Amino acid sequence: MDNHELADKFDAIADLLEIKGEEIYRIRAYRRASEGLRSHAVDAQDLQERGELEEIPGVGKAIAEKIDEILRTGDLDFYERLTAEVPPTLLELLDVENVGPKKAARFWNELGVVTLEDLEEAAREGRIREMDGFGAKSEGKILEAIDAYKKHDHTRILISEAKGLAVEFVRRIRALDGVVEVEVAGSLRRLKETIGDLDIVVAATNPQKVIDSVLAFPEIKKIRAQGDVKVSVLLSNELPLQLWVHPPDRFGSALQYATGSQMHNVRLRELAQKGGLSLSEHGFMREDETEINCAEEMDVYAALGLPWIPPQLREDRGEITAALADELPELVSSDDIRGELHAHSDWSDGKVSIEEMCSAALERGLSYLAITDHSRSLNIAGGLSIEDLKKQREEINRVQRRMGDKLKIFQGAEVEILREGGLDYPDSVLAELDIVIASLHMGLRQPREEVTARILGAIENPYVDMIGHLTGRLIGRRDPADLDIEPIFRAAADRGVILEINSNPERLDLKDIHVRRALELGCLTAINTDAHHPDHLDFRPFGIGTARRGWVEGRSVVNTWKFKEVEKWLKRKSRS
DNA sequence: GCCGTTTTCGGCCCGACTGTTTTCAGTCG
Repeated sequence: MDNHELADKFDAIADLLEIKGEEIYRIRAYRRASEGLRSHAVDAQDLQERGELEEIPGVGKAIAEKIDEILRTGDLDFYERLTAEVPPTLLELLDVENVGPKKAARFWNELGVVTLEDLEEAAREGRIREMDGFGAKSEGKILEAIDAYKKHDHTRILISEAKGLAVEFVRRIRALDGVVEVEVAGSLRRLKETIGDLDIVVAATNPQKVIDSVLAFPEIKKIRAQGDVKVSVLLSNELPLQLWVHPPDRFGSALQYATGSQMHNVRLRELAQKGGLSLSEHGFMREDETEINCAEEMDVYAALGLPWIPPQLREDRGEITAALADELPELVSSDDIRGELHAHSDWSDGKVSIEEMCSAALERGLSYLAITDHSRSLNIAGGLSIEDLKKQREEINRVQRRMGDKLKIFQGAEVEILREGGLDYPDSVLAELDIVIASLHMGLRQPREEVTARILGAIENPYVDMIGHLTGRLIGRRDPADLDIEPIFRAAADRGVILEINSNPERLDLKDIHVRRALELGCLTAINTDAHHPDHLDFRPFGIGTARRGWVEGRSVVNTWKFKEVEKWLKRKSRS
């Protein structure tokens, strides 16, 4: 059972306890433990073996014992007893909009509702409107919400798609009368790998007018809630959009609030409390009821004695403690990137010639580019034979002469890690290449031991410089390979093998928490685009975002180095 | 149930919005 499955279990426990009417702080403790598990890159299994389960933030003695029991026996007695009291099917009801634990408990106790179907039936039969505090309107809303829940699949969208939508909204809102500032907030601003809703914050002199104008946008399908400072709608593509409109002197507070994360904000409010302040989306309230308004987001942090915290760090993963100690990382940024170390040409499955890729790299201000086409076994991608590689070297030499010193080209390959282990070219061929990326595309579903051993074997090969998109996941489409991450990172650190942070928004592989763990263990990374087309070079901001979420500073990213340094590093390596 | 530059016990974030209410509970982020 992995950390995510454990987290799901504790979330279920929290929900069941809440339906049961348990004390709220105990419930929150389970939720925090769940968050801690999701944010922790080291498997609970590993921590259990070392007796270090309480290292996970939010996990104390009692929850550590529960994790231990689940890992040892596969079951949890506490959970079994809990579900004997509260039917676990009630958890389905919580997925219905505006149905929470209190209502679920009442439907259960007063109407005998246990499943979603029961609830729908009760609503259709008009039994909900009979309950105290309910009416025909709330009954209708429940039916509508059940219908909506059944109809669409609630999958989060890719960050690239969300960004496109948000940019367009921001452009149109900015053009509205009285609008002073517009910013994207929420998980998109934090550059999370997937996005569940769009959050946009507006500073305007006439908030109500702005809200009215936005509500008239044609792609708004449904208004979910509408007030003086906030509106929540559903777009025609089923994505929720939330809009906050505040006067300019409160814009900083509103932006900070809407950016989140939820847990980061909770921590900030706790900190404010200790300083005798109360923090909300409007600003700070002092104990004497006077206010501190924040026009800039930085003012919010400053009032708490903190430096501004970059949005990508705001996940309650230790950033506030680091800020208090003035130990925030100097995060890598797009400006730091000097080259691309993973790109394809039409020699394999890339869409354009080597020369066109080079021109595109140059246009984007890069000073070096590695052409790393697929190796011979990847037939579907037109992998190169050993003979092809030699011809490609000649072509690269020709293009290099034309490019002069403006752009330096490495000849590399993205070499298959074969199903049975080993690499797709013999060492004698690998030795001739400037850079070797080893990647998995086949046999991703092998058992953990086998697939982990293949990666470890690649890392041990003296000619391998980098592991590409380690887990092979495609977000929302293909699960990551079942890898034992910890020994892989230790071996990569030991052998000086670079771990790629793949910027393709479908991959983002390594993911944020793995990036952070890799760094802790002393690994080098490279933020690559894996471009198969010139346009793909523009994926990089997503990889940068993932790196920043992994607390990456510039120096540990190899493609922030100058060409000479990278060249020297790669040569040193292939002789080791 | 967790946790500690005021605490090993006593705290634990905050407000907008809705539907049902004559003052508020529940949900959401």
